[in-house]
Amino acid sequence: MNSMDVASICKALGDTNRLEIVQMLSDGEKCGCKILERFDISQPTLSHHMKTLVECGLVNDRKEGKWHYYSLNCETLTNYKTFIDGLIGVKGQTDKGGCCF
Amino acid sequence: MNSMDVASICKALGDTNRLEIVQMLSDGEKCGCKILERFDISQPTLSHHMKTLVECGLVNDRKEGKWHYYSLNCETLTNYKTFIDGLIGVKGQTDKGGCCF
DNA sequence: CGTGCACATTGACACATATCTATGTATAGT
DNA sequence: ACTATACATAGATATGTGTCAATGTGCACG
Repeated sequence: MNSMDVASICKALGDTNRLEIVQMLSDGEKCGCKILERFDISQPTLSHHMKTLVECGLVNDRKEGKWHYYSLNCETLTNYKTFIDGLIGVKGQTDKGGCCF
Repeated sequence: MNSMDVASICKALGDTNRLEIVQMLSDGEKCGCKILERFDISQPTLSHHMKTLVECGLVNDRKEGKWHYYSLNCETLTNYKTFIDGLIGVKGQTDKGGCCF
């Protein structure tokens, strides 16, 4: 997972509505209309958010009849978590000394 | 750590320049001028990005003489990671059935 | 075949943001 | 005191983004 992918995931999670959608999906697969009920946004706005979440790979979209079922893409989330892990504790954070020696 | 905090962190990491700065800092504390050398942006732009990173709690700012030393805030990162962990594997992701029953 | 539902697409608009130049401020060294 | 360096602030601008109303599309059902 490269920096571009991570940035696009972060950008997707950077909107509070989308973050709450992801939290809602962590509870299990949901269809669009059910998600819409819980938010104070219009249907086109939700559609736009879901597109963003699907395009960055965070969310899976499964179509069944006229419904769209959305679920978290655990593989992407796990890869993302691994990336964040890599940022922590690589080295002591207080070297001090001159200007970055 | 509430959704607003997480969203602000995600928004900060959603810019590729800032993400690379964070990656750079994961290697250890750095001063602003040293960070600036590695990016093709102006000094005011870097100043703006660092302000964003400090304000969301991802980065610490330590002033020493005329230099500013930046380092990752591991506590924030750890809390953030915990939040992401919470999104994964809470429940089976394929309930199916009717419309979200 | 027509109607209703779930969802997407299309403009339009307000607002946020990334970036720059120009300038200001603080600190260190001569 | 003058100069150089590190960083911040202000103002301007172009681009991105979240949102909506209006409309289009695909599917199911009577």
